[in-house]
Amino acid sequence: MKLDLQDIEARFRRHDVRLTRQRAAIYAALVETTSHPSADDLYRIVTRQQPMMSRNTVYYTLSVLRNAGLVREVNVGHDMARYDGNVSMHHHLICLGCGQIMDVMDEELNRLHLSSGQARGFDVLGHRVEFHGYCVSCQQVHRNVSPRRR
Amino acid sequence: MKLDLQDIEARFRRHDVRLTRQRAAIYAALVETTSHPSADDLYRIVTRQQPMMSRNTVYYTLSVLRNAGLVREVNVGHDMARYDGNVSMHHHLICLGCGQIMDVMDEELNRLHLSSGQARGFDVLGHRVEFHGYCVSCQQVHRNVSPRRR
DNA sequence: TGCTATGTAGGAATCATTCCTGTCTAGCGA
DNA sequence: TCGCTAGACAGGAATGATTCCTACATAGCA
Repeated sequence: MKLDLQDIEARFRRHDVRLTRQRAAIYAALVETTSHPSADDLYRIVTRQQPMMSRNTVYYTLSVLRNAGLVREVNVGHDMARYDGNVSMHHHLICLGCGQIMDVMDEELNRLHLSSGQARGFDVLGHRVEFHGYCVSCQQVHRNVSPRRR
Repeated sequence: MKLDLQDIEARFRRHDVRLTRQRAAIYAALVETTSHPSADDLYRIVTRQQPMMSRNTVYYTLSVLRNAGLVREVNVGHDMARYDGNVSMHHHLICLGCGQIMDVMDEELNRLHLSSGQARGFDVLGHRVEFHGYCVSCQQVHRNVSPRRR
């Protein structure tokens, strides 16, 4: 999704996040892609326009945006953290071959819940579903190539 | 679940894993607990009986057992990896306060699947469901105490 | 029992992430 | 519009879980 600066400013204001050039660039890059980039991917994208930006700023900004609820962290195995600019409830479909992550929007999955017996008194706030498999282009080779570690 | 050496030997043989003192101890510790310990937790448990065991051996053994399908890795956010000796299909309920992980066995959750439209040609091999919330003892304090990072 | 492929221990290396510190700036109030 | 100050940024150092390297030890077959 393409965002202009007005949109970003409005969202930041709504979530009480101070607007800076760096933050706007990082957030815009994240919302404009569906590829669930890592902090380092974002660093590489954003330094194309702002070569002075520090890798620390990317990490710090991502933690600010995450705490503000503007961004979500996605973890696949123990690979580096990846980020998602889509914070509406959704789930993920992950390729064990190339690591790509696709969004899954499905009302039924959103409605899953635990029986009270299973919940053991937990106050359950949310859930996530991950599907694992091989994408079309990895299917031909996945018997020959070992999956990514973890 | 309590395992004796015979059981372990049989399982290792079935999965083509060479039996050593170190491996038996690590695997036994993992199967006997329901707490989903980290590599370091296991190192601490196992060195009580075998003080010479190296942390590397724990990591290497866990990777051998994981590849053999005797052990499963559980990742919660970006905390250190945790391990599960229960490899039957099940899901997890995770406390955002103290980090404890409870097993959830539920046939309905096991049967989830994607519509072919959502699957985008993926060859889907499995899925995982994670529920997040606060356990009974963390519920009293969870408005005062900030959740563990991520 | 001896041989050899494989496992183990210990130490060094890796690398994503976090911490520290001095400088800079967004955005409020005057 | 200007000055102030809390909060943000950059750069470098530190951290810490995990992996790599290598020499020695051992499981388990012949």
